[in-house]
Amino acid sequence: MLSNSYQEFEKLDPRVKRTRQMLDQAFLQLLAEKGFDAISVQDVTARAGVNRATFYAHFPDKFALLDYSIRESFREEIKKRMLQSCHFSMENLRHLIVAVCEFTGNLSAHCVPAQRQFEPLVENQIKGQLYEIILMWLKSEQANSPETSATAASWAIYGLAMQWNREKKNQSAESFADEVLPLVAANLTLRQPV
Amino acid sequence: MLSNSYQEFEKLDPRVKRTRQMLDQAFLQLLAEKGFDAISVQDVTARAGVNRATFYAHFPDKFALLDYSIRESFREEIKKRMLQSCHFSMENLRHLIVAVCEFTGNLSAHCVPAQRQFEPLVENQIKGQLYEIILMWLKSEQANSPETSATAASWAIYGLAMQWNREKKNQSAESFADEVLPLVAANLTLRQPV
DNA sequence: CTACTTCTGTTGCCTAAACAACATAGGAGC
DNA sequence: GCTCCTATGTTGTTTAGGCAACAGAAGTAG
Repeated sequence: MLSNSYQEFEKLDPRVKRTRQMLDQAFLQLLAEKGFDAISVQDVTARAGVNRATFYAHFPDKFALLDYSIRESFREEIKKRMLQSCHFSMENLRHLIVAVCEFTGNLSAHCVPAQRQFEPLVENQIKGQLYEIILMWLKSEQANSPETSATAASWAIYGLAMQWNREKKNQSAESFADEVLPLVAANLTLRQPV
Repeated sequence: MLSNSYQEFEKLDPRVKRTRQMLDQAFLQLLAEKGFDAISVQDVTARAGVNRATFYAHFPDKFALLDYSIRESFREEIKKRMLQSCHFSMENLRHLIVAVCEFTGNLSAHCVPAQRQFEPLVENQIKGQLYEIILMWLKSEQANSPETSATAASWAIYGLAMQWNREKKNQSAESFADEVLPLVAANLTLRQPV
């Protein structure tokens, strides 16, 4: 919520970015091969070509790496869809909804049911990321009580995406987003400041 | 001749291996895109995600990187063909001849004529690598005057590979190697010690 | 129970890489 | 001539990563 704000991510020490990326990549490989429970920290660091001690300089344990991995892959999804996530617009809000729909859709499609244990983690990471982005938008718009608006909107978006996944996969994510856009927007534009 | 002996390459600091590999890879990309003359050190380091000062900790200039790149790709070729290069056998000598034929063959096939300027560099690197390997073989066999034998053999192998490239590409590299194997072996087995 | 193994966190020391700053050298344009 | 711009090497300082060693936890075999 503090350490992973969007701007400061880019200008990180290249060595840090590289190391995390290598660990993440190795982790994903092993996840596909063995499943989470069978993975040891040693496995990951050996595969990544990184010292084991270095792992602990970045993550407290393999669960934190899992969290990180989920968060990063969702960020990638967002980055692909929003060229400029730094400001609030209906267009960007729509992109955000689509991104959540498709990301969660791909997850439930691609992943083995054994990895459904991670769903609460995914939910937390996605909602956290949504909250961060929306809060940033609202603050730069100088809205009042941006925190409560951001909370409401992030939960709403995730909930709607879940509903789409369960019931409306025949409808395209884009058209679904168009449909629910006013609903979500209502959370953000109700009270104008000044 | 000293610093790049085969054994000590593996147990290098992982950071060093990684950095050189990233520089090498970035260099090869840029080589394909722009050609050697248009490449600057800044290009390479930017592409590799490495600090420019770090480049100079590894290579005096981009020419040295070119040399390194040639040497490493030849080593890769050898590694693919010889599971155990650490001892002298007719089988390994044959593999070595085949490796030189195919490596130089691929080069002249794949590379644009603009990059023919590098041929003397390639020749030097290959002969240097051959010399190193053969010398190591002869020393562990306790041959006498191994240096002169290694010199003769490495030059002979390279010359034969060039001839194969010019005149005998219809013949397979393997059968050509079989044909010239006794010739080359004569350089190595003439004088037995003790 | 003990002995053996493997993984986990953690530490202190050393080295490689990042970074910023500098002086220098060579075009390109005017 | 001049300035502007860009690439080259080089340096001193800071920071991240490698490494070896440790104690502890958990499992397994005898």
